[in-house]
Amino acid sequence: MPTSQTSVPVPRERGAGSGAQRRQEIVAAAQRLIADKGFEGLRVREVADRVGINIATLHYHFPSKEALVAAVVQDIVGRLDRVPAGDVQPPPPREHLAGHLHHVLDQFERHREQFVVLNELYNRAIRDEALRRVLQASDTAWTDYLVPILRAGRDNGQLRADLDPVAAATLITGFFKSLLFHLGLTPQGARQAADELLRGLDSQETTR
Amino acid sequence: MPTSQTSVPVPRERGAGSGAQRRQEIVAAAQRLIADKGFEGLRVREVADRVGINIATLHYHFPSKEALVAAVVQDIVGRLDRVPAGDVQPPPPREHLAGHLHHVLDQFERHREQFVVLNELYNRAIRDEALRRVLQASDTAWTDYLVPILRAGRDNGQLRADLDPVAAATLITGFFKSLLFHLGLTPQGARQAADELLRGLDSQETTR
Amino acid sequence: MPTSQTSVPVPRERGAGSGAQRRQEIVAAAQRLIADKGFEGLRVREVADRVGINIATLHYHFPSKEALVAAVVQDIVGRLDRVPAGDVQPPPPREHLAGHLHHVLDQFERHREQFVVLNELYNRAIRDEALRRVLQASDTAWTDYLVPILRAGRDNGQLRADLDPVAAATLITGFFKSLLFHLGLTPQGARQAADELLRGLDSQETTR
Amino acid sequence: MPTSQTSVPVPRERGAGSGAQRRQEIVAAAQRLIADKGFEGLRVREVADRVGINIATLHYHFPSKEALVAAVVQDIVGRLDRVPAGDVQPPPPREHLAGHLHHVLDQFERHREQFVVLNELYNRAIRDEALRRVLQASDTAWTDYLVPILRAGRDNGQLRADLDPVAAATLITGFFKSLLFHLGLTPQGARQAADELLRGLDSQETTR
DNA sequence: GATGAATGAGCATTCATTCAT
DNA sequence: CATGAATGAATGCTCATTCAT
Repeated sequence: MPTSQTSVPVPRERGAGSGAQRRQEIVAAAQRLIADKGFEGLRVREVADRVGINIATLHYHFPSKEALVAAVVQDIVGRLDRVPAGDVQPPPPREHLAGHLHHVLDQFERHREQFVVLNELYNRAIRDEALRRVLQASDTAWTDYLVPILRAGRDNGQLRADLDPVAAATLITGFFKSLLFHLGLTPQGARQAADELLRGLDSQETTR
Repeated sequence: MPTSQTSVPVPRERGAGSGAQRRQEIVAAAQRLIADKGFEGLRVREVADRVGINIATLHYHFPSKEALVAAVVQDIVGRLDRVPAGDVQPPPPREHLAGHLHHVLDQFERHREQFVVLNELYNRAIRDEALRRVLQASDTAWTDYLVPILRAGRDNGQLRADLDPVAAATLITGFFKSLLFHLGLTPQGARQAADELLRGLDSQETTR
Repeated sequence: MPTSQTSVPVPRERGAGSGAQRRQEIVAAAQRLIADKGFEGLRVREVADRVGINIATLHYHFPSKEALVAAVVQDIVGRLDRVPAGDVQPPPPREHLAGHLHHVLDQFERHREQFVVLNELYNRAIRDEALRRVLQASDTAWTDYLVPILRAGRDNGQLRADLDPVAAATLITGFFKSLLFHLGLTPQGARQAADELLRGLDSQETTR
Repeated sequence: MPTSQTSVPVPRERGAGSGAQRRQEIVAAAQRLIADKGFEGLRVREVADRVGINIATLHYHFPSKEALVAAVVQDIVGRLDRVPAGDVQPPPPREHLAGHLHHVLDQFERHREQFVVLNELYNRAIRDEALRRVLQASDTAWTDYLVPILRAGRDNGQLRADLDPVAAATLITGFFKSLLFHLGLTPQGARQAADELLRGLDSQETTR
């Protein structure tokens, strides 16, 4: 799930754009457009318009729409995989988990747009073999991050003794994946659901 | 979520088609096409082809693509709302819940196609105001079905005393909504996640 | 080489066109355009304009430019193959040959446009495998028509005793194929060359 | 028709290229590309790629595609006109003619690529006024080379007494111009046709 | 001389929709 | 009810050319 937020400085002096920079601008515009209108509504012409360049210029940087979409995917997934790796002293499992849930929920509120694009990606992956592989890899990484924490929590008594770490990881990731499909869900409602999810993992004695 | 499976008998005498019947054929073909290629890949011409009629004929029955999509939505949502209403003697809350979860999971395996269409619908609803309202109503009905059961379970001691019924309902519906987004999930994995979800709702004493 | 001239009556009542008729109109317009600007200058939009229809309508009749070109090829080659088959009493070889040469030359003057298209076809065939096969078949038919006449002429003493019928057929067909490449050739010059070609085939005693 | 083969030594020190040299490289690449894909398939970008330079650089040397094509034409035609001028002691007309035919046929087999380009040129000349003038001049020079030989042959009795030198020249040049349009012609077949052409010019007594 | 980036004008093709029959 | 034929408005993409560096 989206974590870091490379706030590209975009100098954009009229007429130029250092190439890699332009590419980034285009990818960003494409992402915004996908967030606005879905993959279905993605038009290279409109991406170009939003960047303020000619379609031919866009095609100079991305030879095809497919290539542009690939770059968008790479960008999104790349951001996803930058998981909070470097915590010097990881907190105890339950707190670690709670922290992760609230962190992602926080991201969701702050960068909803990116979750919308991600949602589009997952939806597409149902039919798109290649995309499926990419996202599956990302999912695996996410699960691999969660399972050890869950297992540790179960083993140190913070979480339920009968906890199935893999199944629980599925519930957690699924919770986030479903967020946008709860059409009337408020931020507060989401938080309450996350808490309920956490309580469901707790060993009863621990929490109350 | 899809429940009943009205296997329309389709008499379909060649050349005829009672009008309403034709409409149904078209809607069914459209659903199949959406399941195959997503909303993005829905082409009225292809729907017509699959039904074996001319595009103009399709447009006679549905004046616009929008009207056809509306009919598809109505059909899907109509099927959804036919919740197991008539249970003469509802089972105890926990069993009721377990039954519901396994029933829906069963439907998912048997009629995956319909869940795919529903998924498309939810995805679309993120941007489509009108569709959002329709699905939100359906969601509300679903939640209204679950919450009393959860509350009863909590109150009779089968479920956790600190259970938040609405939050738990969100988790349950979210679990199903996320199913297709677990790209490598096996039927078994889904079942294990459902069981884990149930265990999370149980009061610890009850189950073990 | 082009022989018959189906002068399509073109009823063309505004708004309609019997389908096969429209197709023929389009093919004819495409041929005219190719004659005017070469294959290089063939634009489906312009073909549509010349017929007086929308581009989409053209694409309704011919799904792709390639399909249209194929129809043009078929049309031209079809006309080519309609060789003067039914001559009840074929004239003596030398006269037969002279008749054929003058007939084709006559066609060339009268329907230069078609020869231009044919020339484009041959030029294209140098690189286009499929087209090459089609034209090669047509050429073979032409050669198969000429060789027996040449052989008969040689055997009855009208033509040179050392005549190589196949080589001579190559010269004859080549003469016609090169017509458009003689950039300043007058009709009279062409006729004189044809006569020179015939004299070259004659046994010396016969002609003088 | 192509005769000499100035194998340009191309010193080509990397980074350098005396300007005229670069131009020549570009022209050569363009010719190869035309031979490969026809005028229709000529893309300045691809020419630049083949030379290993930027399109903008190509446009520095040739301000427009038209200018590049003009240079190609000049190059090809220039090579054409370098007719075997300096033969100290020309052979007798019939042998001279035979020598020329076999020489060109030899060139055709060895440098087919150049004939392909030339063919493209002739094809284009049908519609391109300016090109037509250039090629017509070249043709005239060729005819002016052949006619005196043919006349001398007729007058010295080697060739037919009723030979029309201009018409015969047309046949000879046309034979070469048509070579590529004989789609299945083998080198041997071409040679046999050339011999047949020569026999047609011979006075009967001379040869046999 | 050379290059990366940009552009205007086009091009084949697609698609929902319409209409006379 | 049904159809063949037609259309306007896109849509992704190409290509020769230009220009600041």
